[in-house]
Amino acid sequence: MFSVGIKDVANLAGVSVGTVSNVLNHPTRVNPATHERVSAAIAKLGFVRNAAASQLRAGLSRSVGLIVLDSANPFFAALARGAEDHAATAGVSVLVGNSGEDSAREETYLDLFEEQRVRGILLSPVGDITPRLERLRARGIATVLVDRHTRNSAFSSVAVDDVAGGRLAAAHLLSSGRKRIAFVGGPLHIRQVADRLEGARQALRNVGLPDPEILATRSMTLPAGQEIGRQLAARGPQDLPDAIFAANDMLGLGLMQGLLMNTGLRIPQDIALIGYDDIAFAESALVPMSSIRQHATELGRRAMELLLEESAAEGEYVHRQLISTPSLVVRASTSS
Amino acid sequence: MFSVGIKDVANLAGVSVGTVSNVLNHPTRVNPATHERVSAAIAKLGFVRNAAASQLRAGLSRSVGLIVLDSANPFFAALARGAEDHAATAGVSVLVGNSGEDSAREETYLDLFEEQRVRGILLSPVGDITPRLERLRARGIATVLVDRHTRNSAFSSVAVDDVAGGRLAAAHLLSSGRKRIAFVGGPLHIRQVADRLEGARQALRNVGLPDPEILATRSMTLPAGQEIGRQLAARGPQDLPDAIFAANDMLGLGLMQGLLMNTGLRIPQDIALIGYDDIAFAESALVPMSSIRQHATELGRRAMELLLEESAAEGEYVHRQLISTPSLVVRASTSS
DNA sequence: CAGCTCGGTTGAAACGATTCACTTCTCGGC
DNA sequence: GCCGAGAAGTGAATCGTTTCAACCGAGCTG
Repeated sequence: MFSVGIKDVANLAGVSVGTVSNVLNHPTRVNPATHERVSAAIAKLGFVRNAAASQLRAGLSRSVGLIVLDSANPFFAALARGAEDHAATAGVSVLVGNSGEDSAREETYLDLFEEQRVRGILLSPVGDITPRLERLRARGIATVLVDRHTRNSAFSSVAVDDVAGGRLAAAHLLSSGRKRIAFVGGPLHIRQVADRLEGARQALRNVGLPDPEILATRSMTLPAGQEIGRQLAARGPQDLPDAIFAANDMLGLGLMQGLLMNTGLRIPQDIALIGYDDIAFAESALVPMSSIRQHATELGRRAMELLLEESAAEGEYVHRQLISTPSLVVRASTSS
Repeated sequence: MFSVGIKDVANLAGVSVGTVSNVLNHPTRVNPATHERVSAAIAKLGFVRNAAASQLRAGLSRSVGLIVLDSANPFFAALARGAEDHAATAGVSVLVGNSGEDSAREETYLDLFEEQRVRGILLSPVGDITPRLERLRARGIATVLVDRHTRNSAFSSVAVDDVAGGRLAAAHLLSSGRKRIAFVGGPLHIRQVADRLEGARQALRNVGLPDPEILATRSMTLPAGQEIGRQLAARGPQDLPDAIFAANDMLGLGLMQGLLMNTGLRIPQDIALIGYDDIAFAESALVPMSSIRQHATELGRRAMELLLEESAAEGEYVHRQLISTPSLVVRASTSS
């Protein structure tokens, strides 16, 4: 296992180690002809820079950490892609950790990243770990929070405006002439759910309508939606809302199944339905389902921008809280 | 940005740097009382070991790389979890890269991992990159392949036996009395599809039945399944197969929608249906769908075991090809 | 032509942990 | 009281890069 080092390259190319290092890190400083010779030597020997030595001397690494709550969740998958894309343009690589909502795993990844002296960390936190983040900052590691409303302006953050999303969904239903709107989702103390409901309330209030009927669920899953769907279908037609806003697409898809199976109901003629998240399944449902799309990729890109900006800044840095507004995707389930 | 180093710890604790290093790496070699004193100093100063320096001197890093084809795919998400779990027990951390089936990204991650001098790489390759892997091995970086039938025994690999899975699915349909079985999937040249079909053929041949009817699709998506489902529903009852084996769950779910919507057909009474992959949606479909489950988490664990074993081995190592047999999950869509 | 500038290049001194040959101490055996 | 063995601790050398002050020659200026 002989390792070829910068020294071997220098010998073969007939230059000093300093020059080889310059070829690697400051290509403009070296004469094109020399550059050529050194590159040839590198290729010939199959030299690969030792990141450990490089980081040790340079002090900072060429990577940033990203810890997501659930890597299987399409929202975070898209966010990660956006973050990686932007990092790539800056020549920075991303180490992805999946906390799985487990604060012990989160802690482990933070330790790892701290040892690696990453430039910064993009984090969707499990609990409140402000103290830990303060410590990291003291060490020169910046942190940007994802998907939290941090009133605390001591950190930069990016988040999705769920109230605006809720408004958008309800306003769309109203604009297509619906009047009796029901909200399905839960548990209601989850911030996302509460915010989406609040948005819907605002939209109704704006046109002088009372609060929507609320059908609370224990979880945001397909079966929970099916259950509510069956209950609704069992009601008499006159007791039925003319539109439903589901707090996420899984619920929405379950509702659709429950509403359509073995009933004469039609979507959207008898009842309109809109979901939230715009997951891939929404488009290919029995009746393609309208939804609210969060721009996760874009969000990830912006978050990485903030992170790199902060980590590059000298001294005081003014933190920023970015709020992204989701957008409406109209499909057959609401277009009469 | 003052960095506290091992030296500062040594000063505070009144010992030499060597002893601090021993506390960190060979705790048994040091007297418990000293250990105590050093630990206290570490805690007081908030010392965090510099991974770069550590790796530089020690020569090997405490991490391995993992490159998956698609991190959003639940199969790979589960695989990654299994791999991480096992790595954690060995005190090794996993750097996850997502190639997204793009060989340029794959290449980038391989470069990164090579620079980092990782212990080994777990890889689900995009194309055939044996030469590159040979080079890595020459550098002392072991590689274990995922989800490929490498006849080439020069590398260890783990894979799922799709032929066995196909056999399992078809045999299950036969055992519940079905005789006219159709296979839905495509394109047929994809290895997974071809293998699953081959397995079904074998099961039929075993009981003296002819090959199944094949309904080829352009892709393995929900819409493709819906399309085939509608076509089937349009046939006369006497032309209908009495069971369908879908090459994956997405197709299966699409089929279910197409078969049930606005037709009098019932599942499983008129037609049984089994999918493949056992994704979360299979369980909560209109009719809970039987499927074939691949033990991805277990597979990831085993793959990591192989990788760590090989990277720890001195000199010659005998590579192993692990084949994991999937298992049958019976739900309402096939149990009459 | 002396004095400057400037692009290109040099080589030795870091960076911070690990290692290992060596010292020091302690204790038991004879 | 001497010797040897083993446990505990020491500290200088080392890993492979990057950095930076110094150097070199060529071209320009007054």
